[in-house]
Amino acid sequence: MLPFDVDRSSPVPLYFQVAQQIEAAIDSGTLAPGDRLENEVALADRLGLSRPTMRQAIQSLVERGLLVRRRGVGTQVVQGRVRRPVRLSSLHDDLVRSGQHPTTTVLLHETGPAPAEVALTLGLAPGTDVVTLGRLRCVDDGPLAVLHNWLPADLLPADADLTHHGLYEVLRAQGVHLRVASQQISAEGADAETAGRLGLDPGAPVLVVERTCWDDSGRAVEFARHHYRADGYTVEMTLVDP
Amino acid sequence: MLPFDVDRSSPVPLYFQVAQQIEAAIDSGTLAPGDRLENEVALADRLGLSRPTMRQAIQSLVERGLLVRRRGVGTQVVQGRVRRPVRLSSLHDDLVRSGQHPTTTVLLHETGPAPAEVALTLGLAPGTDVVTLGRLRCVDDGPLAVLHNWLPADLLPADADLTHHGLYEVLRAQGVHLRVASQQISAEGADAETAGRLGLDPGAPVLVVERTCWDDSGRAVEFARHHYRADGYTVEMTLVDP
DNA sequence: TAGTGGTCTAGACCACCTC
DNA sequence: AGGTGGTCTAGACCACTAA
Repeated sequence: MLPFDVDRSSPVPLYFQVAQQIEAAIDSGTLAPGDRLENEVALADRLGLSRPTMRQAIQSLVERGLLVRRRGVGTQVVQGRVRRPVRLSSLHDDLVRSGQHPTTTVLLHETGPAPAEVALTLGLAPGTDVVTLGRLRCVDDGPLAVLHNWLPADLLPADADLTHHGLYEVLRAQGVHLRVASQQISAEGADAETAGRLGLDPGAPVLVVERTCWDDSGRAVEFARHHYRADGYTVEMTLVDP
Repeated sequence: MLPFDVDRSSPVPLYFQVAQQIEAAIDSGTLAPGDRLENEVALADRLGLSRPTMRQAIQSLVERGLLVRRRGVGTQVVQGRVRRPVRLSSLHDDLVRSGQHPTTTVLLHETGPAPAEVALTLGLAPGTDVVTLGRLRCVDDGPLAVLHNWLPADLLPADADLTHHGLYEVLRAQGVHLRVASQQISAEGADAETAGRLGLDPGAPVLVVERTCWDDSGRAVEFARHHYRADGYTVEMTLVDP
């Protein structure tokens, strides 16, 4: 009988409060892998919530792969540690969050007509002006990634300080709310220039991430092509079957 | 005013019927990128549904990145084509679905005590028996991937025909319902053996996918390490910010 | 048969955005 | 001020699982 409770005077939604408490119980081991949760109705009753609200709390954890549900059986904690992250976050923020100290060198920052591929991806008329950005991202150990980005020209202020701030941070400050990203991950042998930047031999394996982002109005905000040192970066993700 | 309607005698959930019709309208261009959807209440009224049911339909498309919602504003179709896939599916099924003809050579199929790393990942006691599987997956063009899998020994029948059926297909036939997968994607230079299998030079870039799967009871079903030819395979995913 | 999650209803109030 | 999505309620019936 876990000591869940909710604070109805809080601005935090009730379903979210409950989801956080269940997640905390899983993290702390109070709910062990394989454990069954109380059923939805009983939990709702005990917390003084309606069943739909209780369901929403559980559903949010199911969608993140922490819990599994079976009709007629119940809800259980997934065995083993699910890799949590891969949110729609920036590399810069991810590095800071993991305790590193990323530094950035701006290699290229210019405005001009969009290349055909970029215009197509961003849904812009051919020849529309875009900002082309090239950056080298380093961590304590040395170079980690070469980052290329293309954005509609009106989104990025000309005097943006990309040396000390991540791109997404700058965009947030502009009132851009990223909402959806579609990305494609592949491997390549580094070309001479990329290899030089990353301190690798030409042909050395690099991880390539191509990403297109849209904001909360559905507008394309960015196309990115990033080349990562293979020994310094992995992409993690969790899939849940509907 | 789109001609949506629902069939209340169908076993397909109402929210799913509606979601399918909205998605079809987006695919066909009837709902163009940037278009606003009717508001939730009006749509629910028009279709004779309650608002929560209508919301569930829209929500499912928002979570897949096809629609974006803003409070006080409305719901819009995302500009540009979101990459749809990355479900919890097998490589074999994905290849068949994309019109290719995968063939499989079983390199290794043996049972023995789990290596420490595998036992840890699957949450098994050290020394528990697991099936170790090595396969070479080819398509019309030639070799595509070297697949290594480790499964609890009781999950895979000894006489499973892995030459003509995908692993997940065999598991489904055993009554195993995969539900959650956690995977990590990286790049490597191919070692001599992998390079030989894939028809590459040693050190050539390969995409590495490590995946752990759980079924609908939360039990760990599989740990996989796959090496893909870099020129033949990419991983696609869509991220949506909550 | 008893218990579980899956779906659905008909309302309600609120926060936020645009005008 | 009016319209939008975000949250929440108190029920209901059904499909599926397990004993």
